[in-house]
Amino acid sequence: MESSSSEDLDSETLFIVSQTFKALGDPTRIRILHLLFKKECSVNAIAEALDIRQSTVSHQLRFLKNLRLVKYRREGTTLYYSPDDEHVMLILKQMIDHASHS
Amino acid sequence: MESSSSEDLDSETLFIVSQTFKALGDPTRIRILHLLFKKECSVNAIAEALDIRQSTVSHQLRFLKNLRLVKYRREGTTLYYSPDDEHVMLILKQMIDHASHS
DNA sequence: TCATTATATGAACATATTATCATATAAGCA
DNA sequence: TGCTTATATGATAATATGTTCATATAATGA
Repeated sequence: MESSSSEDLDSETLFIVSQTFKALGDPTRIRILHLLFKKECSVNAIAEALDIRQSTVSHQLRFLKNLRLVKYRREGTTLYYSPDDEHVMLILKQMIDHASHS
Repeated sequence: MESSSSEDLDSETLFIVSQTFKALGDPTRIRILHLLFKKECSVNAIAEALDIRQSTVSHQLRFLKNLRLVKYRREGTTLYYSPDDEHVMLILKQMIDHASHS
């Protein structure tokens, strides 16, 4: 059974891990994901809730989408975004709890 | 009981979380931490094991030290570094396992 | 003290990242 | 078709980041 601590990291795993953590390493993206914990949101709803520009939200959602951390469904012209990686979301929750306890 | 998913993020927590994930969002730092999983290492040992410059290792260790992710003990002129945040190390392991399964 | 070994530091450079503005695209409806 | 709303995209500028070189510091032992 492979274990994360007993073997060398192959370069592909290293790349995915660093990219994913990088995605979580920005306050704006964390706020977006944290908002999506509660409910799916449209792009404009996110922008309004977090008081950031629509284009900023759209750019960051594309970033998160590329890493398959979020997905969306369309309803007319509106796109509703939601989390798409339960495990990474769980990791984010853990870190938030860890940090808020320190 | 506070929960990471049901309340707003205060700015201090947001800062800590993003900084910590940023620390994990670099391949070199991940490799260093992954090496330290197995055993404490001197700066030079890390540099040799990973084939990177001593000064690079030292800079990254300072980064990790500032976030209290690593600590060290001195033995003569040699500093042995080791992990200093079990929870964050656990999160790193989870992500590595998650990524290597995908 | 002087030389040696191990580590840390500062400056510089190249590259990456982030937010913003302006504009484009896409869907729905009159 | 033309208008409106929602979202995406491209270019740009400011800032942040990561590595390297050169050098400084710190501990040890002859």
